[in-house]
Amino acid sequence: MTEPRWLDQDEHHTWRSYLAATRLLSAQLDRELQRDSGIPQSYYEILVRLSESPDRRLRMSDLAEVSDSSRSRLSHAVARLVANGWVERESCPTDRRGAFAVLTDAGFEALTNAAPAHVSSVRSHLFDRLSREQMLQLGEITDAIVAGLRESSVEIEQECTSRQHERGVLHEEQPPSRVA
Amino acid sequence: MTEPRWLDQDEHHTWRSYLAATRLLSAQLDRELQRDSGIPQSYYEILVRLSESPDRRLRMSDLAEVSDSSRSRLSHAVARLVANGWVERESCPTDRRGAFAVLTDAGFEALTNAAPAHVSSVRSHLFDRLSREQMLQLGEITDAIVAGLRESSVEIEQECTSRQHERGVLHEEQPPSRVA
DNA sequence: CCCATTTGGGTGAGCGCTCAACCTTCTCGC
DNA sequence: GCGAGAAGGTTGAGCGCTCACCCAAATGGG
Repeated sequence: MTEPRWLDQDEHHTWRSYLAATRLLSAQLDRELQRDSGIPQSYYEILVRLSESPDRRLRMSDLAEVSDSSRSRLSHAVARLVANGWVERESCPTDRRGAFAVLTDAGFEALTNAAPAHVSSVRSHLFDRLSREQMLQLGEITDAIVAGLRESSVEIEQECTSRQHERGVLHEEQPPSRVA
Repeated sequence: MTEPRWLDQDEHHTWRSYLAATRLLSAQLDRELQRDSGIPQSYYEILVRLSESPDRRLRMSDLAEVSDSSRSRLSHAVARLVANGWVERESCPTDRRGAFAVLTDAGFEALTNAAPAHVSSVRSHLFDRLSREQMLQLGEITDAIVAGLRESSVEIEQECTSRQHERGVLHEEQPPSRVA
């Protein structure tokens, strides 16, 4: 690889600022979530995704996919959630290799309790800092980034019919009680 | 805490997209950096910051600050970099509590070798996906986020005179050979 | 049918981060 | 100058992630 195009001054500024913003924001939200609810952000998204699914249950691989997680990471994470009493494993009758993760009532309650403070954190550290227009611009920018990255990893994707995500699920920042 | 303002539909979309984009991008850059150069991203920034500093040296606490890192994290990280031969510790003559981290020639070379591929990664996964205008918008957005977050943690900051950062250092995405 | 391959999922080692404690050296009011 | 507190830095425990590997069940071509 010979000399690539280096970043110009504006690109450099944006890049450094992006790095700082993403790290500081993630760290701050994580701290507040941990402080207010004792839930690490890594657990939080898994709980959210389960809460949005029919019967609060999802196959392990589907859960891994919607949460942009490796199977391994998910497996470890679910093990911890099970130990916490927030999730249960259930075996799949039609495919004996398969496993479901199921959100328990305790897990749902933990999520319900955690959500308001978390939304406030997101609002105060992110959206309150941006104009409406910037918020919309940010969405378009991150959409473009995501599209590019998913494209690169669509080498192996082969439309497995068991996948049923991308079906307009409700989301994390609405009260879980409306999600069940 | 009673019901906060939940996110509206656009905010929700932006937030989910932001989460996906930042995680996927970070993971992808990390993988490529690791694959091409064997350097974890966490080491990379420390090496960059040192390479930009006069005499390639920085007090531990200054280094922690410019890299948005806790002292503890930095201490562990520098220990690993020292074990790798990329950094050396030096004690401070004027303050016997103090320590410098100094980039070695081997560290500088590792950085020089890693930089081109890393810049290409950043370009292909981020800037190539955005229009010039979006790139500039992103910079303004992340600036606003950073400003908000730093503000919250400026409780304790008391203009320590030893701090001399924010002085327009050169940066990571220029060839390190111009940085020394 | 049967065996090779693929797929769903779990495991363990190793690394890096956080958090809380800790030691040492400075600083500063008195 | 001295004692209390602050500042610089390190350490260790514990957790979560990645990576490579493993096993069992399903699939599919011959």
